[in-house]
Amino acid sequence: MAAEKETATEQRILDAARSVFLRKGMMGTRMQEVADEAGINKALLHYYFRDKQRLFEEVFCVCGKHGMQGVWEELTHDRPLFGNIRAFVAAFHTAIEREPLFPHFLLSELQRDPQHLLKLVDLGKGAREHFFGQVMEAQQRGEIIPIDPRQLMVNIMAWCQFPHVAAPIIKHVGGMDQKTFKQFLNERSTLVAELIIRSIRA
Amino acid sequence: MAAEKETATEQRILDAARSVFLRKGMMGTRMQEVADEAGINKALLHYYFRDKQRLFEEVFCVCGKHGMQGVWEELTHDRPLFGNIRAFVAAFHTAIEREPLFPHFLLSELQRDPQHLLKLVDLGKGAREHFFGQVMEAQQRGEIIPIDPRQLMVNIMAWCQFPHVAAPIIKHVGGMDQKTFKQFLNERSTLVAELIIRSIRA
DNA sequence: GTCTATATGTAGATAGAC
DNA sequence: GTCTATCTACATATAGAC
Repeated sequence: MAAEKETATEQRILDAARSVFLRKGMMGTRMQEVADEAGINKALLHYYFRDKQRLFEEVFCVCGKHGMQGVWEELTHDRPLFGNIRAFVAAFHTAIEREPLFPHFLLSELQRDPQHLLKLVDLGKGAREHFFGQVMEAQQRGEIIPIDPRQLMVNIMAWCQFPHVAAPIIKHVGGMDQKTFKQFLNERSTLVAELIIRSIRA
Repeated sequence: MAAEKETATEQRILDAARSVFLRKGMMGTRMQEVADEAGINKALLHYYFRDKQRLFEEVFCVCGKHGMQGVWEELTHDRPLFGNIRAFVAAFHTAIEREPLFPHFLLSELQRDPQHLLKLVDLGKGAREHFFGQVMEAQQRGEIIPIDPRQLMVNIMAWCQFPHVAAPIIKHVGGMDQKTFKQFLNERSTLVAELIIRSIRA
């Protein structure tokens, strides 16, 4: 059926576009390369998505929502603070496993066009506010040291994201192949939460 | 004198190129924009630096060496481990103050052409090995918990670099203007070292 | 050394056949 | 819906005058 084929092609384009955009960024991506990877030609790209910008935004929105959905949520549960931190870090790790290049991509595009990114970031607003509240409470109960909740948030995000952003450097410096590096990241998924907690526990 | 004028122009080009390359990356940079910012025209760019690639590499090498020089060194001193960590974090903070966009730039270009970057990274090889040795010793003396030194190194780098890479997000989420953000970073310059130490102290 | 003008290549986008 | 061929715009790079 025509409808099925249409959808199939559109999907192939989106997959190819995601792959190339994530690796090369908006400016580095050539429509020809997307077409090649999708197994079609350039004209068809413009038939489905009017121009490069729209294709980019399509990929970006889908990818962004898909990426962090369910991760921020982990911070909003009615669990003790430390439990929420552990769950968040674990969920982050799982989410990034599905799309390892996304952190790098997101930060690369951040300089070029901050607007889109910041909209995406707002999705986690409620979760962060809940988290900040929990941190303040834990502080007042004397469970953790006095600390600006924003600093703590940055610390958590940094440890979760940075290893993926700097992956090639880490592999090079540590002399790791892909398999060893994956293991290194797996170790981190529990290590990070425990060290974060050690760093703030009163 | 001709020699002086020549040098001045070359310097103006390099300054302009650094500014644009750091903000837009290799692919996003237009030679026209570099020329405009240097107050000359495109042809002169090619007169001084044969092509875009060479101009880029010139900027990149100078900027890279200038950027991290003296920072890695802090890890090699004959101080206790914790002292080295504190000094390293502080030096890192100072270095990045001089070139705030460099972390973002470096990580953006990492995907496009890993080769140049990895050469730059090797400059810190000796320092890292010394640091790894110190970590092992501290572990054997029971001063710190058992931890893969590479994980610790990644943790330190992550906390130092990530805030600059994600600066626009942090400002947006935290509702900070430039001044407030700078203050936020200043707080980190001591906070980071102390929390790193807390996270591993036995 | 610095400029204007131009050549060359390539990327994004469209027209039109099938 | 998919293709080939083409247009247009622009970026890098060069030629040549001053």
